[in-house]
Amino acid sequence: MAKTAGRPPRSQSDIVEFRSKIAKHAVAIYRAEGFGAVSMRRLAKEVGCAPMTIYAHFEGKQDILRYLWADVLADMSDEIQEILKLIVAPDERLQTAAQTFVSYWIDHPDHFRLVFMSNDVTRSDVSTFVMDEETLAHFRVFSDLVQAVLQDHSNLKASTDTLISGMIGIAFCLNTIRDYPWADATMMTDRLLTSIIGPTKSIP
Amino acid sequence: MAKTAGRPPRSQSDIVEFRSKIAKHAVAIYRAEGFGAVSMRRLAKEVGCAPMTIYAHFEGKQDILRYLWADVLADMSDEIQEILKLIVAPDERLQTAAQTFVSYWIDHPDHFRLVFMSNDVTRSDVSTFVMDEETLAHFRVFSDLVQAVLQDHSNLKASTDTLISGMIGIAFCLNTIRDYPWADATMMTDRLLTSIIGPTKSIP
DNA sequence: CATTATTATAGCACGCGTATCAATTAAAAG
DNA sequence: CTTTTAATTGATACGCGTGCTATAATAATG
Repeated sequence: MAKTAGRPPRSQSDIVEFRSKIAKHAVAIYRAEGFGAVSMRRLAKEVGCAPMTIYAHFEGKQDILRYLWADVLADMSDEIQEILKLIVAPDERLQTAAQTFVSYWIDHPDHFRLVFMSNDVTRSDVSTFVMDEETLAHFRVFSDLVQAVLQDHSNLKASTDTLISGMIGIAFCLNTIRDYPWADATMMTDRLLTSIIGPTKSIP
Repeated sequence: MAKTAGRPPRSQSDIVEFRSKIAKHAVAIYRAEGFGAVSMRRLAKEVGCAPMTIYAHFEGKQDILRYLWADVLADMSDEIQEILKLIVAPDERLQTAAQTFVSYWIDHPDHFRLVFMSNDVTRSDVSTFVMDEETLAHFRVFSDLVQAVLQDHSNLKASTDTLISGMIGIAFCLNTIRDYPWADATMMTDRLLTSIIGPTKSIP
């Protein structure tokens, strides 16, 4: 079983290196000039390769944007963790985390758009998201927080998922449907929590 | 105060006529070939005018898509009204309407994308939606249904808005974040309703 | 008729995501 | 060295949303 002649395929490390180089520049552009500035042609110029070379390493733009999501999601997660340090009561922890989550996306509409709405219109697939382990972890936080509050663990998953999709829904609506006079986000989040942990008194 | 010379501005009826002509063709293209096929150039060809002429009558593509929303929203509303005919109990009416609403968007991902996710990426504004009276009415249905169930009307708005954004959130998440193993949509909707009308037994 | 105000058009431009394809370069084996 | 294979490049292309400009068509007034 001798090796075949000719140039060998890209080594695994080369692939990783190139991908992370692209990712690094993508994040830099996004941070400096926002979502609209991140384009394949621009990225290629920045990195110093032909636009089509990128397609040898990524499936498409969507595939690159995932690296930006990671960046944003980590930022959001940090914000939540930071606040949770100060709180011990399980129900207060859940409430605070939820409020912080919702606030984050309302305070950073560009981040929200990037993570949740950067679907490519030309593709027929609506699906935006591909969950890797790291991304999943950011959402599992809520599973843990809900678990700490719920006495009945039988429908932990349903509760958690309702909470997550509900929070995203609130952020989504306030971001995209601006004409509608939505109720206060904090109130809505509070009300949403009711379906999980029962009536609460809001945190001052 | 004599009229000035020269060709008079478009009459109001001319404007309306042209707009609805564009809208008609847009709906036709969308119905026949889906979201991706609706483009300004295509639309112009279909209607028989220069692409840029459309911009004299519409602010941009977004402005045209509103007519498609109206079409889809009416369809969804009809589906809800149809089912509600058979139900009298207020709480059951609310539950059924909510489940139908969520199901509609999950069963029609293309419609969901059109209505809720057709933002133009090049524009920096995330906002997609402009609510006209007609569109608002489709959402007010839920306000009425909630009102019929709630004894305490003091936080009717918060409850309704939480429900609406929650339902949209469920539809949104199931449509766009496909990798995540979401709980059953019916269960989540049920749980969401809990925050509004308290614990319910699900409808068989 | 001519004048004039308005709309409509064609043509070009920019940048976008993405695809194709021939030509070139790089790295290994013989 | 040459040969072989893979990676990269450049050019070109399509269609997209949208803007600009110069020109033509239109419909009223005087």
